Amino acid sequence: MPFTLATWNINSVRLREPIVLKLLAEEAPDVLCLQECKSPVDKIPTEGFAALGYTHMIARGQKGYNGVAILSKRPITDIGDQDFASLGHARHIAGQLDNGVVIHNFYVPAGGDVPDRDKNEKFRQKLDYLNEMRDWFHGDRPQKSILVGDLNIAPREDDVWDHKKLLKVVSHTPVEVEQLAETQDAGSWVDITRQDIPDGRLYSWWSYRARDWDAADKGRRLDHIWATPDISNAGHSSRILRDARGWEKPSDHAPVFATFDL
DNA sequence: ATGGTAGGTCTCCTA
Repeated sequence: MPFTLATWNINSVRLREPIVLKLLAEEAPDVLCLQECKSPVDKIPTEGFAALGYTHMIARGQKGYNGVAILSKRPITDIGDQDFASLGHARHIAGQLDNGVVIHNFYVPAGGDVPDRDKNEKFRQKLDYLNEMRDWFHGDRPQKSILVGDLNIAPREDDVWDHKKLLKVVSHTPVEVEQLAETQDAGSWVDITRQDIPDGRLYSWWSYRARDWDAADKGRRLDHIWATPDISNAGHSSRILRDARGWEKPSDHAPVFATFDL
């Protein structure tokens, strides 16, 4: 049975409960992976989600920062989390659907402003986090798995509004792009979004700081859906719901979708 | 070269 999955950095699930409900009501993905919930798990407002059929949730949370959750219409089993780079942050959760598919939901550290691991601890932590992701997937090769989330890296030239201008901007530096590629290779992950939409500019994030985000369109593709090769051919119908960036009290990220015939 | 906006929360940190 095909299922549709979406990933969305929500930037406070409590403040943006109304637009989460809007997305669930209008788009009805089977599974919605959220990042930056900025909430302890017991304070996530689950009642409205359940009323729309999302009766299953697995999550990790902390006060004020980070936080990841998976809402599902179908049963999903919590199969644990990883604390890469030993940050003590709620940045990962894994679940297994009733069809056996494993879903990894990640919120990779943003990395601060200065792209220098010696001068910026946050950048070092981001690279360490990706290193440990790579080593983990290399040691325990994933199968029948999907990896989604805000990876905070836009790897391709057409994943950013201006490749040359962003070469020294955290999220598009060569060292980050290389680290992301190593992580992807370690799990033999296939970029489903780019498998479906191989050509042209594609963004999932637009800064709050732009005067007119839509007209300026200075976006980056920071949010990703990957799958292992044994199920990558089942993936299709990828899209980014740009409209959501213009909703009332929006997140600075738009949701990314893919459907899997499994 | 700079500062622009947003959310959470203990007055500034993070994105």
